[in-house]
Amino acid sequence: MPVTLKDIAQRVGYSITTVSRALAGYSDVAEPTRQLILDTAAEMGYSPDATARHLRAQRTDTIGFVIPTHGPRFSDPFFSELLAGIGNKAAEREFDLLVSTRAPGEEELIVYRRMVKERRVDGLLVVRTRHQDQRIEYLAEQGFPFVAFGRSDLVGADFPYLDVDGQAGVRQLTQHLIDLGHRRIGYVSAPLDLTFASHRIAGYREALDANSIPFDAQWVVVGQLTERSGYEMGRELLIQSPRPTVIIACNDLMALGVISAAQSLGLTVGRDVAVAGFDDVPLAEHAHPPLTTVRQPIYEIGQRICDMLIQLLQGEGELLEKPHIVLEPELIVRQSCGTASLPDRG
Amino acid sequence: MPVTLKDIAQRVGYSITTVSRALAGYSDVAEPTRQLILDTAAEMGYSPDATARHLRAQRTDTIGFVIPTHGPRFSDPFFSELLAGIGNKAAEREFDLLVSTRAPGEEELIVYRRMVKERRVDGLLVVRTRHQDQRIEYLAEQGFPFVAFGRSDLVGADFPYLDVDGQAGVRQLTQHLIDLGHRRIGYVSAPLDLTFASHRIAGYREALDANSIPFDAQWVVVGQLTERSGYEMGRELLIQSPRPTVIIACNDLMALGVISAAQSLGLTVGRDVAVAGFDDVPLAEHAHPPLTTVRQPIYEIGQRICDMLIQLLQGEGELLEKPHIVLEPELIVRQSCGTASLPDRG
DNA sequence: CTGTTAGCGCGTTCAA
DNA sequence: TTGAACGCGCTAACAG
Repeated sequence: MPVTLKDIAQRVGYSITTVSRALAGYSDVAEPTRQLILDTAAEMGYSPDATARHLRAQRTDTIGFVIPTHGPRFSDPFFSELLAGIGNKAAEREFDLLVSTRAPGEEELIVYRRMVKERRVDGLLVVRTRHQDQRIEYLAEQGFPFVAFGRSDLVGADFPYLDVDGQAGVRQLTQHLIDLGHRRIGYVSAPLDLTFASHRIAGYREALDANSIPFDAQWVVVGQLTERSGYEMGRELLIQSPRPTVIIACNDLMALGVISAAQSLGLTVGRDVAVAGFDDVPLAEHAHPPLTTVRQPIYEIGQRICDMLIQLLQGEGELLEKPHIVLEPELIVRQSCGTASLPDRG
Repeated sequence: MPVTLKDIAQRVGYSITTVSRALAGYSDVAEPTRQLILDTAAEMGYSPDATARHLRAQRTDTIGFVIPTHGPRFSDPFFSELLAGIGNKAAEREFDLLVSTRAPGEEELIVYRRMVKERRVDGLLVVRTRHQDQRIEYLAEQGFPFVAFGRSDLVGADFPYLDVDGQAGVRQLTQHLIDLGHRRIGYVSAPLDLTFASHRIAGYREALDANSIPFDAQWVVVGQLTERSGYEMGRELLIQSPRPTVIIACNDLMALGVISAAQSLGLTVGRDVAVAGFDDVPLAEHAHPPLTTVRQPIYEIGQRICDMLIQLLQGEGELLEKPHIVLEPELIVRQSCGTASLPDRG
């Protein structure tokens, strides 16, 4: 049986209140009394019951995070790293983290509603924002505290978010490839309901325009952000004739799939065809060849959105300015887009 | 403001008790009364407060899971998939999941103690068990419900676990390599305090013994389970002369690092040197070349340990037999250990 | 300095 | 069929 304030009170012969105050460090407890209580509590191994505190305080000191998973074999290093950032920051700020894993869709929304309505958490982290994002719409209309990783385009919804400027990132990357002489540039997009998909593809088009390269829908396909999907989409692009001289994938995981597809077609990546990704997950550096990509500081992002949410929560009134943070990503050039001779350049 | 039983009671003019019972579906509420209450509750958007229920029920309906992370850039697809399995099963059984991310060590133990002593969760999932595992020792001595993924060797501690027979898995894998003609077999172990490290290396030795191949400590190094570590350790093994004709890594992530090391040394994997891993994460199939590995059903394992824990919790008395489940892994042969001619075989 | 009272929201006696 | 009273464990306002 766990030991409660009552147990200590009985043992030392003071009231529950006094014990509570002594333990809380109030100054209005006689020194000897305090010592007795502290010693006894330590001896009995007392720890306050979290649930009781939560009820009393009308706070759970817990934040919620619903990880969007796709299928049972879900495994994205991006989310491992994001979770580590969130989890470590939460611990540092003495918050607990309630995690749920759901595929996007109707069921996902039920999870959000439950966490909100049952007051299971004090605030929520929303990631991988979508156009007309129902989660954000719901949270905003409920006035429930949340911070998003990614923007969204809901009318009348102004909410705190942190995002990475994917448009600039992909523009820079595409320009880099154009500078290397590429003209037939394949592009594997993310599902188009994701806001970052639009931003990134806009960066791609922007770079094409700036160099008077006509946009050709034939070079653009949509993948599901998994390596398998990257493999399939990469293959689809590469069996065309003429084939692209480079393929940009919307995330590193798909880029790895594209590399795999290229190799299965007997092409040498970095020589016969170039491949680039986005994220710079740890694996990118150790891919074969090492992957040219656009780096976003995933771990730090996790930390920051978590910190933003906790600030929001602790600002009591949410009168703080809604922060809109947009980070600039960084182009990382590696061998997968080697400058070695490429067929049909220029 | 959230709506409570009291709000509904006031509105309908019945007592809190009656409202509570109507909502809980008790049979001793007059039908018209019940209807009124149900309708009003729905209209007012009532949901019971989770915290209050927890306090009342002396249960949190929450399970805890501390993910062992290593460094900020932690990103292991293994844990993504395990987490998905755990999370989905928990949701299915209507349990919440409290996640913490900690590096192994002193701080980690504090997290466990906190969850237990403050009654933050009803039970815990322990993964990546270690020799003389302090977490298990603590939980066992506290009589706190938990299920481990992996065995451990504590005197007098009999606890429920699920494990994969890594010894058999690596034995089979090693035998397969020996059958292919390999004799100089490098081995990148996991840190030796992990129980699975011992099991797997035992399988390696067993296969050597069975084929009268002398064990040579020069072929065995210890890595940290990351791709970076695999790279470093792989390099260390490969610059020896003569070098191993194949390297077994204790997990797929390190195997990818080894492949990277081999390629950086100008070796072609599958021809100049073979590489094998363990886990069969989704990336393994799309590695270059695709990775020969030992498959453990990670997602399913997540589901099962979660289910075991919930069973334990709901069995009220824990008089159930402590289950000790050991799954047999499956050898997956791919091209990274291609049968193409290898130098110095036999 | 210390104790009494009160209440967070819920569910479960027990009595009417 | 309904309601009053109680308590889960904790903290805070208010006496004295």
